[in-house]
Amino acid sequence: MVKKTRAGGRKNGAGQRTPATRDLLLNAAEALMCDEGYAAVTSRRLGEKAGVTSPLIHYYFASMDDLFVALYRRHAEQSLSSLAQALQEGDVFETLWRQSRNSDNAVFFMEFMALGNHRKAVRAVMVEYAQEYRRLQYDAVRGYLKEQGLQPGISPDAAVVLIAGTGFLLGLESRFGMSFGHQSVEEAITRLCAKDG
Amino acid sequence: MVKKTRAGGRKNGAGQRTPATRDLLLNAAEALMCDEGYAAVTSRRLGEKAGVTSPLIHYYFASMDDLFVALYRRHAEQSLSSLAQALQEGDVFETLWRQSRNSDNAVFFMEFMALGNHRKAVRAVMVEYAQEYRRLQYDAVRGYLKEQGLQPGISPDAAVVLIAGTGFLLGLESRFGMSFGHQSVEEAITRLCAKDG
DNA sequence: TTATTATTTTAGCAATCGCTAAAATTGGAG
DNA sequence: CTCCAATTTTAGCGATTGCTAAAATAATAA
Repeated sequence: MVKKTRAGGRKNGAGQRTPATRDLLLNAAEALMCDEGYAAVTSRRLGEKAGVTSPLIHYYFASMDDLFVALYRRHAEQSLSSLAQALQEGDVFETLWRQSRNSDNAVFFMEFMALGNHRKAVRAVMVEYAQEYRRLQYDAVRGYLKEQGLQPGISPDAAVVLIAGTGFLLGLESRFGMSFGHQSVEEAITRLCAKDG
Repeated sequence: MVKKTRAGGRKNGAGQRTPATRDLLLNAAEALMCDEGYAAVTSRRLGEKAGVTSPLIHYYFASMDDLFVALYRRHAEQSLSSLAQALQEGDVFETLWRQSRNSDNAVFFMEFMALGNHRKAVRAVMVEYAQEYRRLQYDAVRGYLKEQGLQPGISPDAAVVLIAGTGFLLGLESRFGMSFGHQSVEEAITRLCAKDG
């Protein structure tokens, strides 16, 4: 079902799999997870969505937990590099705020939070990347403030958490069709960022 | 397995169930959900935890969705009345902030968010109570500001969302053993509230 | 070509799921 | 006590789950 051109001639032996199908499976898993929740990501439904039979999932991932960990890892790597690039190109606070209230990110993150709440391996990879992500945000804010010679009333690490938390909630609520205070907090954050940095 | 004294003599007929077992089931469901995630709340595991056989769950709740809705409703009613009382007794901002970053509430809420993301009935009851909850918070803040004659730089509805979002994230992260920026944001919020209100 | 290896599918096991029917139990009403 | 209704359990159906063994397929090396 999946056509692929071999990467290149090489010695036979164990390991070394073609990445195409693996990525296809992760794509299907991500879509399924965001659309219907992590409980819908079963080997059979996943295979169905990817146009593949279910045992193939276990050929690429030792267990469903391994698949979830791999999925989070891939998403986190993408988020990290995409944030790093956006921070270099655009306004720091505006970038952080936009990325924080991204509704798709919020849903993905929440599903994994719920998953990580009772699966140790998932929780571990989440903590690992969360720290890296926060570090990136923090360094960007601190560098920006120093560069501009600003001394805002709120510390850089507090600002990062405040923006992340507020944006996260906004992203989730908007997915549920809730909008109370969203316009106001939008203006407040924008004003705060413009004033402080 | 459950001893109960009948509420009072009344005519025979349909409906009208004794609340004791029902509450027992909801208690077990809440504990199971927070400890192991919503996917662990199955009729068999729930019965096991409550010391009851699984078909009894379906005697009290037509479906598992109905059980989740009932659980959320009960929790929301309790939260509403507990917040209303706390707002009358203590400092408004301090109360909102303390209740927002409650880790147990955050986990409960997150599990339901994940659940509501793909179950219509659950999402509906969540939206219903979220609006009521926000309304209570908003009225308290607005009343407090008017009473004190204060005119803070942030609008009341924005302040409510900001506190709720930041507290929510802090509650979740602390559950995962993450603490980056928590101390700073704690100080920042406290200072903001003290200055603004 | 043939042989070898990587990839994918077919078939299926043991466990669990939501839910139902029907029987057993309990306890108050008369 | 008897009767009746509310509650709880036993037994089980059909569906789905994670995962495995083994066979089939496809692609490359020699």
